[in-house]
Amino acid sequence: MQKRPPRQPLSQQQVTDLLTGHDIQPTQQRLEIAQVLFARDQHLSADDVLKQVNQDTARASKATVYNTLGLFAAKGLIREVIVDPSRVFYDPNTCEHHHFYNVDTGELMDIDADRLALMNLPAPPTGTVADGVDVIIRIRNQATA
Amino acid sequence: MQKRPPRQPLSQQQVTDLLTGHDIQPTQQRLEIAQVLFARDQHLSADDVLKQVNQDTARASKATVYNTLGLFAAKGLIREVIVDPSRVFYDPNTCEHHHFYNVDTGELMDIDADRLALMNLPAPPTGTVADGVDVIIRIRNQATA
DNA sequence: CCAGTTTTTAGACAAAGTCCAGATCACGCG
DNA sequence: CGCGTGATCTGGACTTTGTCTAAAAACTGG
Ligand SMILES: [Mn+2]
Ligand SMILES: [Mn+2]
Ligand SMILES: [Zn+2]
Ligand SMILES: [Zn+2]
Repeated sequence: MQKRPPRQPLSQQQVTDLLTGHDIQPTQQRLEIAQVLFARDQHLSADDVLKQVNQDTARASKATVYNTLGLFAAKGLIREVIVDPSRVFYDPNTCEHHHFYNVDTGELMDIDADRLALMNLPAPPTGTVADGVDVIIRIRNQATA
Repeated sequence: MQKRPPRQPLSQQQVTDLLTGHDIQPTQQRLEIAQVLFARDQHLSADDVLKQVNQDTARASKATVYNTLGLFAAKGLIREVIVDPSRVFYDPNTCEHHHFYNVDTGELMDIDADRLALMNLPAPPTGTVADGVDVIIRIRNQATA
């Protein structure tokens, strides 16, 4: 529910702290990948990250990118967004928030949590505990009459 | 918001009417597939449908199953549920409703729309129109302390 | 420096889904 | 009926996303 400042590129030190603060060993590849993810508020696929990490000299393999994104998500540093059947998006914004998903363009936009209230959240079935709530508002481009 | 009766296996005639009522030519394969989908309230993957359709004599190819599920969804006869990055689920229940998704088991359960209120739905960005709202409550199995 | 552990990597592999071109089917008409 | 035509179906090749493996490389702490 807390407000989050607009994202801005992070210094090497800031990224390192981000990782260590989440119990993640800051290796060269992980720093590169985090740098890309946290450069700005955005929703990137694994392949997007792979391409961006490897477009200049520094490199990380496909396996490392997938492993790292999974690790970051498991450690709560980033969030997986499952909205498109063909690929997972990774979201540097872990504050509670929701999404518009444009099914025509594939564009994904944040909705601040305080702009949308959920009432009467039903309790999880016995034997299970809630892990998170995703609200996705699917939108399409207005038909040009 | 309307109540929906518990699902029960449909007669050949009922399935045919269901398809024609949605502007879908009732072919042998489409009837088979609809029969499987509407047999009861459930969430099936394309592969589930393929297996069920082909377990007894009657057959439909993989291409036909995928095409047909896509067609049914496009015509509003069934609903796609995107919740698991590895496969799409198809839902015969097109009444407005939401889902529990057990990330441990992969189980998907309905939540009646009137059990959960959404307030202040934000308006879609200009140039776009809302297409639907998905609410997914991710749950996991309670840790056995 | 060494030994042990963690991380990275190339490339093989798997699974879901799409595409294609030819075969089949459905249906209206003479 | 028997045709012609468009819609549908099909096997199988293909693509894309993601996983796995076993070996190389990099770190770590002593
Ligand atoms: Mn990807
Ligand atoms: Mn499937
Ligand atoms: Zn987001
Ligand atoms: Zn459902």
